[in-house]
Amino acid sequence: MTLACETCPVRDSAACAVLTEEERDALAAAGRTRVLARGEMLFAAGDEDAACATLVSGALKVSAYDAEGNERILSLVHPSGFIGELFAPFAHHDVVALTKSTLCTFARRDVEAAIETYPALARALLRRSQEDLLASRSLLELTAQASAETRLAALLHDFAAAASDTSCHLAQDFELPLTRGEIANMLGLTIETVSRKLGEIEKAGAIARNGKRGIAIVDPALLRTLSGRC
Amino acid sequence: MTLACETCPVRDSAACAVLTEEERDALAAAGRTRVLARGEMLFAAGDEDAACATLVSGALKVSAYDAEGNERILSLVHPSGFIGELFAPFAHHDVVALTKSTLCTFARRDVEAAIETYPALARALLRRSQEDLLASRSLLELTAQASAETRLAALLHDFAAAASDTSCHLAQDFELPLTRGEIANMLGLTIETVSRKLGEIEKAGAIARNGKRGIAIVDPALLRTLSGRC
DNA sequence: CGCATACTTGACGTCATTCAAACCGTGTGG
DNA sequence: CCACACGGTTTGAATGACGTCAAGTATGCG
Repeated sequence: MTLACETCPVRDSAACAVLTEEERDALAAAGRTRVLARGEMLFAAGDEDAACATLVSGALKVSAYDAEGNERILSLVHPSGFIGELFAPFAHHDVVALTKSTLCTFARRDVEAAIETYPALARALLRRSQEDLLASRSLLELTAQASAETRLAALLHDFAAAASDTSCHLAQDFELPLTRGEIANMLGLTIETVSRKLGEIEKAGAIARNGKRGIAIVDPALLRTLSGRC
Repeated sequence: MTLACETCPVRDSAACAVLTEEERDALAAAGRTRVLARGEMLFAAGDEDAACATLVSGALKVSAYDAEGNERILSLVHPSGFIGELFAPFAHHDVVALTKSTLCTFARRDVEAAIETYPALARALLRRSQEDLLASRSLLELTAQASAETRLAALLHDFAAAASDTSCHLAQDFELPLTRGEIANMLGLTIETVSRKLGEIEKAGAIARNGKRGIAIVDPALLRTLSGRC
């Protein structure tokens, strides 16, 4: 299946947005659209010819596993995000779909060729990479020495901000993209602790829960206080 | 002070190594050498015109502070490493010298111009950025749900590997580049816990301590076991 | 010598984990 | 339609690891 860039929802925000129409069409000729179901894997740690991809819709997780086989989620990927380690001989982490997702995939050699041909693409990917680095470091800050409640409140705050259209405002209510276990794996906690602290944050009056995944922000200021951010 | 690229110890490994001699000299004309003493700051979080820099010798730390003012070390920078957030309007983190360090600094606009002029430089910085991302994620793995002893053993293992010339072998003995407090800030622990666990790892026979900073690897296999890496 | 800074060590308290059991929504088969 | 099983979730009680507080020991520098 070839790519229909004209109708692509992330046409203006993905890395390829920096290309001219002709350049973009040339790149698209090398790419393929792919749809992943929830839980389906894009590639696994150790794969030698891991594809590169731009996420068009849905959500992905990037995760590693420790010696005992416990999953650790290192990053979430949202639409217009780019996936792919260009200079490593093999993939370092697993990439799995959290929900049904559509991607634009490319062979790594094609992307490597493209960044040689189109310098603007290299700069766009550099920008994305630096943003990923900031996101990774902010997760690192989160899981530092903060209490379980603080970590969870901060994560909820981030999700609310991500679910909102305007980046500085919080969404009124939204659906958690992750299971309790996945939240625990992101924050370095256990499922039970996440469940308990969610209950406490609700009892404190900062949020309300709607079913298993639904969250409504009741008191944004309180949530912000709990999250320990000024 | 202008730059003497000819005698630069990281001439072949830093990002500028991808440039031709003429290109490099042109870039060098815009740069300045700077020496930082231990504890001196390159720039602070929030600075609007934070410089960019390549580290020539010494070591830097990148750190953030939480609401209570506790430092959290997010990354260490070694010689030939590049510092600088090219696309952000201001710096997100503090950068401070851990030891006396020499750097090649550039105004951000000069680096931005250079990556437009020299596509190879953009690709080199992309590569570095992806490596930084991997390093950040590996620190994230480390501070996940592992015990204090495991985290500390893994950090010692990494330092031993970094102090060695061949990347896959461990240095016999080396000096810790960080104080106890800085180690604690990297691992999300307290000074006291670091001190205690260091004692236990020594008692277990994996390492020996020489003064405050000196570490000798006695039993690499045991250290590896303690660090929870296969 | 005296002070400052870094580190070590001990006693105690707290918070998250662990283990265990119950709960709930959903889909399956009788 | 109901019984049942199953995955995800909630809740409870007990344990234990790390943090906190506090004292004490080096090491270095003016």
